[in-house]
Amino acid sequence: MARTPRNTLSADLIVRTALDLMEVKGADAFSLRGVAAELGVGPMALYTYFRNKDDLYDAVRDHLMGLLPAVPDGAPWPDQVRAVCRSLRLLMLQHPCLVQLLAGRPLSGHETARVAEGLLGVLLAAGFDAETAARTHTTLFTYVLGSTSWEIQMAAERRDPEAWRRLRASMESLSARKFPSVVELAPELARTTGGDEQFDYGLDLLLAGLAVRTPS
Amino acid sequence: MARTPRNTLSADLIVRTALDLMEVKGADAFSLRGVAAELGVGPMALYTYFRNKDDLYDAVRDHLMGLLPAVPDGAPWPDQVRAVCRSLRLLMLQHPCLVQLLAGRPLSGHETARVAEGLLGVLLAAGFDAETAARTHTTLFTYVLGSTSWEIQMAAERRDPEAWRRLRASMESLSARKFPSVVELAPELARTTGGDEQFDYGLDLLLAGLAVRTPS
DNA sequence: CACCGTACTATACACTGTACGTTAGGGAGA
DNA sequence: TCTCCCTAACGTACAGTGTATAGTACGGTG
Repeated sequence: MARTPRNTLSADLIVRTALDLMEVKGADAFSLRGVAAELGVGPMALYTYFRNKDDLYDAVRDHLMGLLPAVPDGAPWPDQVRAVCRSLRLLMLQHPCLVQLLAGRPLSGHETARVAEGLLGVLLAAGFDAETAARTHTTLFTYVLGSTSWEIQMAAERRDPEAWRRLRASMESLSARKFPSVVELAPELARTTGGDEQFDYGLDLLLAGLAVRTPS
Repeated sequence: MARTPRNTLSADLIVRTALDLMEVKGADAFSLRGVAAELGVGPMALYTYFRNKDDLYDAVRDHLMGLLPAVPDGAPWPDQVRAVCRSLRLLMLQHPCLVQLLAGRPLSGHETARVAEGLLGVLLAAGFDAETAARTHTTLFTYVLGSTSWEIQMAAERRDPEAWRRLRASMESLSARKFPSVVELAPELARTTGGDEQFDYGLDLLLAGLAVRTPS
């Protein structure tokens, strides 16, 4: 039997291969057997490096989080907050599979702690007290997550012609009597689903609300 | 062969059975064969009423959306907005499987249009222009979705003792040198993950930001 | 050189969604 | 009342999935 020579695998190699597969097939369609085949290895070989599939998910997520840039220093804190939020959003756009990775599992891992550290540091330096900083961090994080997830998933739907046709059809079939506002605002709703402007609109609302309670 | 008598099934019965199963097992662990077995029927019987699994997911989601109460009228618009957001959040808390149902698929169906109609109607009546109303609707919706999804999933993690232990361990192991803010704010972060207060904090930020651009 | 731990393989199991072809029950028309 | 057809439900089958378990050969260490 032409056995694979030893030590050709590594956790890092597996993570990168898994990531490549997720990028083309989507994180949900990704399979352990797929990455094993890609590496020319039996499915069970992966279990030497990862406890199970979820463990591999966590590793890939942490790997992606490691790509986030550091917080720019020397800028006013609202700009810093904006930068952190935007770079997380950008990362999600570049790696759509991150949506599923972040949605299904909780935060853990050093890389994830690193992004939390950046945002919390900015908020503390701005003079917010501990509780407000923590609350604001959670709010911003969940906003970026929810907003960008939504955008990415809608974009995916738009690419699938069959699904897109059905969505349009169900929109058109809405009675203008029963749903006057939805029907009237249909074009605006379509236009405001995603995009930098939409993201910044919500982010600005949050920052404007935060400005009211700015310390000092 | 003791065949199931005809016409005992219906789309509605299947949806309710599927929902029951999702509530106890989670929407991801739910299986078509499971609901078929529950109904004393072969797996393929369901395909008479639903095209595939996703189609059933959509039906269950729309069924849940139908449980949302109407917008209370006669209140100031910020209170109305708060009410809509809170009732969506409440519905998600009561039916955690709704998180996966909303995350995986786009909005469609009449019941979903109904909730959009409610919120949009309030915003238009408040005097916002079409674009602002649409943008605000999207922002509020994605905030509620992201924030509540996060909360529910964290709560689920907390219930699983093994996962919870590992999460605590990875928190404790963080170097206070490299992650001073995270370590220092750990108790606050744990406390502000979820709960009505945290939800309202973010919602109030958004509404405060919105108040700045209130018309008239 | 012998040994042992470990990195990998092989086999197997219990599942999943669903395509395909078949069968039987109930309602409609003669 | 008999007949026919439509369709709801059936059974079988297939290509997958994650992973438990047991076995095997290689590399480094004594």
